Amino acid sequence: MAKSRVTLKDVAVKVGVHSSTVSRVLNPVTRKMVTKEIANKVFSTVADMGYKPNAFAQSLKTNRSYTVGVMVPDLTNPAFAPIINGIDNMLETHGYSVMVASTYNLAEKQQSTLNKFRERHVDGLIIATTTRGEKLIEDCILEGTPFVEAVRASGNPDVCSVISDEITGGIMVISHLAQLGHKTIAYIAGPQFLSTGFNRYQGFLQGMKENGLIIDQNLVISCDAFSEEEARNAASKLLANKSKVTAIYVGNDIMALGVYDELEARAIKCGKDISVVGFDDMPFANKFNPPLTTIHTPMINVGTEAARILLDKINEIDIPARTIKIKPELIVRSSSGPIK
Amino acid sequence: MAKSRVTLKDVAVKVGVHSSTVSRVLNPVTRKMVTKEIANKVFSTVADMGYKPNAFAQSLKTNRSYTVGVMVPDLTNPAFAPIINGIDNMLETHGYSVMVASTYNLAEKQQSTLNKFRERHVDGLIIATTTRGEKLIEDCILEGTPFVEAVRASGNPDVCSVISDEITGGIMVISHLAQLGHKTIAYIAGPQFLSTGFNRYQGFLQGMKENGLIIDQNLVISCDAFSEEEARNAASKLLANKSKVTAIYVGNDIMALGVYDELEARAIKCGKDISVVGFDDMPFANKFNPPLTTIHTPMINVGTEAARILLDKINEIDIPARTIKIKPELIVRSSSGPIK
DNA sequence: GTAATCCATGCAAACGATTGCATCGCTTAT
DNA sequence: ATAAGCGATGCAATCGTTTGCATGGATTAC
Repeated sequence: MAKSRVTLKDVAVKVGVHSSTVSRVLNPVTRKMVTKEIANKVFSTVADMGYKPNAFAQSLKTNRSYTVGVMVPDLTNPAFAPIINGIDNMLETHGYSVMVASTYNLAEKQQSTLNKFRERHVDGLIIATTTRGEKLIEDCILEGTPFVEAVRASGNPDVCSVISDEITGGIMVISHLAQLGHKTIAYIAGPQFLSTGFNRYQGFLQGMKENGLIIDQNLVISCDAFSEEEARNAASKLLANKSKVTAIYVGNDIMALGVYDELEARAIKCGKDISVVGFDDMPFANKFNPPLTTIHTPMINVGTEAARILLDKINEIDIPARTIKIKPELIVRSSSGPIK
Repeated sequence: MAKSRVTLKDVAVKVGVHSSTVSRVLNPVTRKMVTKEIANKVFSTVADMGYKPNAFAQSLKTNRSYTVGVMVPDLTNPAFAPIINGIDNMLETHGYSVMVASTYNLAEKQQSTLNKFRERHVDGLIIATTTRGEKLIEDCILEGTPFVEAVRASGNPDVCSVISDEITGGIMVISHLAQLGHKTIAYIAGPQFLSTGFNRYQGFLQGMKENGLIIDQNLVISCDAFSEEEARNAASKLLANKSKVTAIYVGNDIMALGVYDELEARAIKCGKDISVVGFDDMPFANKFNPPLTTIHTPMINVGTEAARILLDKINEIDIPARTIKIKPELIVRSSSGPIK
């Protein structure tokens, strides 16, 4: 507010040319149309007067906002913040600004932020909130705004997505446990309507198969949320029926904490009596008691990759729909150990 | 892209009125100027045609972007995410969108995002990156865009800020420790050029005074960053000189983790041999080994309060500059215990 | 020396909304 | 019955850019 803004015309008058000329100087692609001398004069007076283009006017005319919208379930979830950083870093070097919104897994909120983004004419969307088979994605396709999915994929074959290679991650986990001598391995799964929950479960299955271990369906429990509470209940059920479980692979780190609680309540030593492995390597997983063995995916890369693809789509570089899987890494800590 | 957008004129033609009439119907404050009948017809055709106002055109004309910029040091820092959520929740109900940027404590990045925000004509700013006496704040004042500081305050008497009541927090901590019988209490301070570092230190001083304890300056160490590493070094120095420290109050939780490391290296039992208290109650502080006694400030409230004040400023409701201090709470866990 | 060519610049029409002012048809008061 | 007043709507300028087209001066070609 306040300060009366300097306009294109203002600098044009000062330089003694027409505003269109100034515009041409300022736009890199039309710059060569105008004489070096004039261009230089324009540049210096622009600097002098502190001219800043009016983004609204530009956008109105060009129909480009240089803004992208990002939808995440919850900014507060430590898994999502690094993605935003990745997206932001990538996009800002290309002149884009990022609008973020948490949707708290609420369909309604999701729809309303989508509308908000539309009204603001975002040039593209990064969606980290999709459920498997999400219908909202169809809308987005119809709508025509470029978008890419991150972290969670709908499974729709026509869209691009960037996710962790959760299957490979699972294989790494089971191989690690197998190597430690574990055979009776339980799995506490995250929600199956999320690709993260589903794919990690597939990873478990495949890992077991590859290691020649048999899957006891009584030792597989599925939860409706990636929460401590649900996981603790699952662990409780698991341990109640006197099975000889020696290792538990859990849908994510937060859930692993729920398992920790249950183990502690039962005076079972985690990492010695029973091994626990999570997924995500959330911040300070190394500080837990005991430090948690888990799968680390560089989430910032998920963000940058998603942003890179989005940029291509915005610039209409034709990209075959594909899902990029970021390679994860097994981080061994003391929550997993050799079988007793 | 794609879909040719429906414009005001389009619906005007359909309804059989002038576009200005449609505009008036859609704007709540001018709504009453037009007949109920027409208004209703407008509403229904707007719905039919799926008209969405063009935010650029509106902003260009009204010089209001309904956008605010938020600057944080790092989104990834668990202390800052909840603030964004608070800000977002508050502002979105008022029709605002939020642009977030991490500045990574880089002056240059700070300046550039400020410029970006200016170019995009944000209606207001929330700044969570200020250092004490920050000069950037002067610029912001001159510039004239409404803004408020959050979490960290510059100390400039002319600006509004919303921060944790860190002094009270410190008093709570020392009183707690005193009650447990501790007398020889060390303090490992965060950076003094940040209000958080400074005020927490003041809280320590005042807490000691109020509890009639004497401050040994040898037991006060100041760090240049809120990092595990710095804190660990400080703890090392502290414990080297055979002092009879029984409790350590630390600048924040992350630093407390650094202290944990040093204690473990020296086989000192945290919570029994020496009590440790942090500040922030970061997520999963209850899962650390041992669970950390700390000060909890509802950061989401910091965000909502800052947003509320900003809204007032944007709407030119005249607010005396003031700093709001959000009341914190002492969370006692097992990292603090009675003196041996 | 004239015509054809070309480069640099100016002109003016958009983009899609908002809003002060003019207009026009009624009601109401005298 | 006429003037004044008012409520509802249309008109047109405006916000600050971008960009296709027109223009005009200089260069080149013949």
